[in-house]
Amino acid sequence: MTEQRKRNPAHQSIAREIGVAIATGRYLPGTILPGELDLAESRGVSRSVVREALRMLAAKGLIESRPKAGTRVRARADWNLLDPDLLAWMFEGEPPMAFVESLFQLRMIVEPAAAELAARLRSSRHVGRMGHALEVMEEAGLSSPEGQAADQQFHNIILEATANDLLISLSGSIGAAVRATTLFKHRKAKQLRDSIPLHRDLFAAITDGDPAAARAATITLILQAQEDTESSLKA
Amino acid sequence: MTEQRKRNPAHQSIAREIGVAIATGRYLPGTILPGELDLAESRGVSRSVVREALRMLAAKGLIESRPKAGTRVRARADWNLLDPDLLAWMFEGEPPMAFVESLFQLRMIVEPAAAELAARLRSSRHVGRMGHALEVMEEAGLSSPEGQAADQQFHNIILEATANDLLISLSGSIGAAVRATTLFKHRKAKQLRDSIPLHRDLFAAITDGDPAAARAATITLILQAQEDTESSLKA
DNA sequence: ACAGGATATGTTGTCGGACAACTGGTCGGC
DNA sequence: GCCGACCAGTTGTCCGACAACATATCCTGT
Repeated sequence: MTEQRKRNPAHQSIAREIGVAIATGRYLPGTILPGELDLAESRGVSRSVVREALRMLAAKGLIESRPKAGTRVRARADWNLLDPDLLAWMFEGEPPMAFVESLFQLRMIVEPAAAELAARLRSSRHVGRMGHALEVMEEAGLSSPEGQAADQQFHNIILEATANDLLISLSGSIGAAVRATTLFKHRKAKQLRDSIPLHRDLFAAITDGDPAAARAATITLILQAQEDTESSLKA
Repeated sequence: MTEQRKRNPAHQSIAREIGVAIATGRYLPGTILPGELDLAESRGVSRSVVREALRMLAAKGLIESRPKAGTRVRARADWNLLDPDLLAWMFEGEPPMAFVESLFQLRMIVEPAAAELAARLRSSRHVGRMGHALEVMEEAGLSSPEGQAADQQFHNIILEATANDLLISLSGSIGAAVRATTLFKHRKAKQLRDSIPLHRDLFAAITDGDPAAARAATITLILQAQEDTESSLKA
C-alpha cells in the first residue's frame, strides 16, 4: 500500500544524487569532481549510467566536461535555476535564507501580474475548474495531501488562463519550489494561518474580471506565505 | 579566420538537431520518435551518443522514455521553456507570432520590476560597469557585434544588481531569446530606431537611484523593441 | 463465444571493455 | 628563463550483449 509508483531508472537516481550534492554546496563551483570511473565504482553502477547522469546535469547548466580536464562545476550564474528539478534539489538540505527571499521576490513580481492577466482573459471553463479546486481545498483542508494538490492546481489554472506559454512554464518551476518550502512550513511551524479566505478573495476577483482586485489579493496571499515561511525558518 | 571555436561533442550536435525538430514542431507532442537504433544509424553515430542526447532532452522536459513503449514527446506544458538552449532552438525556424508576444509580455513583467530593484540596490561598481558598457554601445553602434555584446552586458548588469539569483538566471534565459529575435530585427527591418538615448535615460535613473524613473525607462525601451520586432515579422 | 491470463516480442535500461581524441602538465632543448 | 615537444590521463565514442519491462498477441478455461 506504500504507493511505490516511483519510476527509478538508475541514471535518474545518480543524477539526482550528484545534483543535490552540487546544489547544496558539497561540490563548490570551480571544483573538479571525481572521474567518471570513480563515480561509477563508488555508486556501484557502470560508466554509461554515470555519463548519462552527467549529461543531464550538463543540460541543466550545472557542469561542464572537457577531455583531460575532467568535469568542472560551473559558476552559479550559469546554472539554470528555473529548472524544476534543480529547484527541488536546492531545498533538499536547509535552504539558505537568501534563496528563499529571492524566491518570494520573484513570486511577488510574477504572480500579481499573472493574476491581473488571468482576470482579464479567463474563460468560463477556467472559472469552473478553479471553483472546483477551491471546494476541494475547503473540504480537505490545507494540511492534507489532496488539499495541497488542489492548492497547486488552483494556482496552475490561474497561470494557464494567461495563455502565455512562458508564464505557464514558470508556474511549473515556481510550483516545484513552493512545494518544497511548504514541507518546511508544515514541519516547523506550530500554527499556520488559514489561507483559504484569501484564496476565496482571489477567486472572486478573477471571476468578476477585476484585475486590480486580483493583483491585490495575490499580493496579500504571497505576503502571508512569506511571513509564515520565514518565521518557520527562524524557529 | 572563421572563429570556429565551437566545441562540438557529437551528443551535443545530435541533441540540438533532435531538439530543434521537436521545438519547431516536426515531432508533435504525443508522437513517439524513432527508436534509438534507428536514430543512431540515420545520424551515423553509435547508440551511446543518441542515448546521451536523449537524456539531455529529457532533462529539459522535452521527452520521456519508457521501456518497450519508446520515447514520447511530452506535452508543451511540461517543457522547460525557460531553458536557454530550448529558447534558442525555438527561434531556429520562423518564430510563431504568439510566442514572440509571450516573450515580450514576460519581459514587460520582469524587467521593469528588476530595474526598480536595481535602482535601489546598485553599488558604485555596478554604475561604473554599466557606464562602460554604455560607452561601448555609443561608439560601436548597435549594428556591430561588439555593440550588441555591450547591450547584452548592460542589461545583465542591471539584473546582477538586483542580487537575486533567480532573476539573474531568468536574465540568461531571456537574453538567449532576445538575441535570437534581434537577428530577425536586423535582417528584415529596413530602419531601426536608435535605442541608445533610451538606454541613457535608464542608466541615469539607476545612477540617481530613482526606482520610478527606472521602471518607466525600461517600459519605454521594451515597447520600442516590441514594435520594431513585430513590424519586422509582418514584413 | 468470451474473459482472463500466459506468453511472445520489441524497445529501452544497464553492463563491460576497448580504443580514439583531445588537452593539460611536464620535461627537455635552445 | 622561455619555448616547444612529448606524455599521460580524462573524456568521447564505439561495439556487442543481456536484462527488465510494457504492450500486444494468443491460448486456455469456463
